[in-house]
Amino acid sequence: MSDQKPASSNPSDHSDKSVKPSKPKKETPLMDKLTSLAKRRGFVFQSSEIYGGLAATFDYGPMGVELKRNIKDVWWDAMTKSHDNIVGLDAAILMNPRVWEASGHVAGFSDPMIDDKTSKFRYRADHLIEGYIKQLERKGKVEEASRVMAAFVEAQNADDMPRALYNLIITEQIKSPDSGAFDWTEVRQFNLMFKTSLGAIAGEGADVYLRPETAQGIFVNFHTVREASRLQVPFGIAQIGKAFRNEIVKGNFIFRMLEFEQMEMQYFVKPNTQAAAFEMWKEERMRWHTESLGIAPEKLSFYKHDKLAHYADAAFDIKYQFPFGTEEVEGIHSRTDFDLKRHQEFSGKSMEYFDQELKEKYLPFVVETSVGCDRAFLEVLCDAYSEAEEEGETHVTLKLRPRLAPVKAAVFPLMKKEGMPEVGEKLVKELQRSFKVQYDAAGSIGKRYYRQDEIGTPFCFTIDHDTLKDETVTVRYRDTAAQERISLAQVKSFLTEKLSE
RNA sequence: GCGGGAGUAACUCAACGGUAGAGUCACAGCCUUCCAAGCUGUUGGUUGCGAGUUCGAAUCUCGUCUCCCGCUCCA
Repeated sequence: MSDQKPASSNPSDHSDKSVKPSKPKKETPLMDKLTSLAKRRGFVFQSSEIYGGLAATFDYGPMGVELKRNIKDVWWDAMTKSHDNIVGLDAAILMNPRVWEASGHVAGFSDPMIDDKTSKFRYRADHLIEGYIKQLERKGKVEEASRVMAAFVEAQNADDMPRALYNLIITEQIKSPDSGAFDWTEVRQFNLMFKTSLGAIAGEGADVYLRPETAQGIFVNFHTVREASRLQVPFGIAQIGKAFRNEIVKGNFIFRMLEFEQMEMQYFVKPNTQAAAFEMWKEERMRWHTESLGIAPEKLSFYKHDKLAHYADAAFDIKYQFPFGTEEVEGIHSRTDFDLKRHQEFSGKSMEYFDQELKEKYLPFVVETSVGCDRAFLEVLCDAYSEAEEEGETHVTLKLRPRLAPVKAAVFPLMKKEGMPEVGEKLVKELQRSFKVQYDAAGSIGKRYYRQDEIGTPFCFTIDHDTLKDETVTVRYRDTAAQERISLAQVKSFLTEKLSE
């Protein structure tokens, strides 16, 4: 199993992960290869590359959209088809700004940062002070600690919060945990929400935000969806959509992007039943990664959050062992009734649910499952990538589950003569009604197989001399290169069968 | 934002003060045919951008933009 340690393994260490852990860090050629393949074969491109690109922003190419769509379909089916009490939603990206006040994002989604000019390490100013207070407590300086704590609370509520935090750090002479230096920059505010303005006239519009998570679109629609779908607790609302975060630190290809897609499901349950629902979803979601995405189980692990977000009473991540480290792809969070309660408070509208059986009203509790679609994409790509050395050449194969493969099958005429192309084209026409297939007659047959291997096409059908005589074709399996003969008439049912596995 | 590294063809790289090249890929044709064979041809680069030095800059200097890695924390 993974021996990766949680990022902050030492709770008494207030510097958190600001202290460089001695993790085995070196250049990951695998990521370079993946990035290169992704570009070459049309999975993922750097956004607006001809202008030099834009950090942490990517476009999905012809193969990429197919793969991503398949991942989304698999998720959507697992949620809305396999559960008759889960329904879908597609909420707008822009919402009334009050939503984000209620959700806590306006207040809590901006971080005051400060840099140690000596060590070049960056800290969250509030974490720095909290750590200092804990340190005082450990030393038994209780009075001192509570005095600083009072000043800290005051600073956090100050109009110019960054300035107040800075002043506190300076007056208390808080030193850098890593270098011990007292050499700070100003405290600067990093707002993680993208802001835009409503109204076409410059300067006159109201500020609105690009949503930093899709969840709120679900919460504000709690009643409308429930009533329209005649659902009773427990039930869930599933949604796939874009979210935006002004990340300070971006990177690792499509792992952390400014604009990303979430696949979220919020499951509403009776209060005090959330623990059982949480366990159920935790298991089900892990199974989705191994069974629906076909990810190697040994590369996946749970990570339990000890430090919980303001809204949660339990939280687990599903992590995948990426080439650059074991990182989160999905979060399963027990969000309590925080969100509904807040929306009730801020909107003045009741968010309560009337339980017909119990004859009582309550605010449902929520268990959230939230997968990063792009992260799932990367997870699938990393897991599928394999290469073999063949006479000095590297033969790359994406061993994707057939259900996920962008192209399901390719059809080749063995030669461009004797009517083989015509037979092949006819087969393609027929298959295209049900499957994404490609026809390829260019280059040697081996070259064509390899081209398909690189994009993960699970099956190739070849028209050869025998086809012209007995109406059979060869089917070649991607992962083994094994071949068998089936009749032309069977090709479609062969694919149907293989794709349902 | 701070520190470090890097920008030459779609990809991988060369040219290191004297007219920007190679391989791969792609496309067309010939030939061959079941695992990247061969031959011929074609497309494709104002060397990230802008200044400066110089008779002459991909190359030296400065500025600028962007990307990558690390630092905050997340999906």
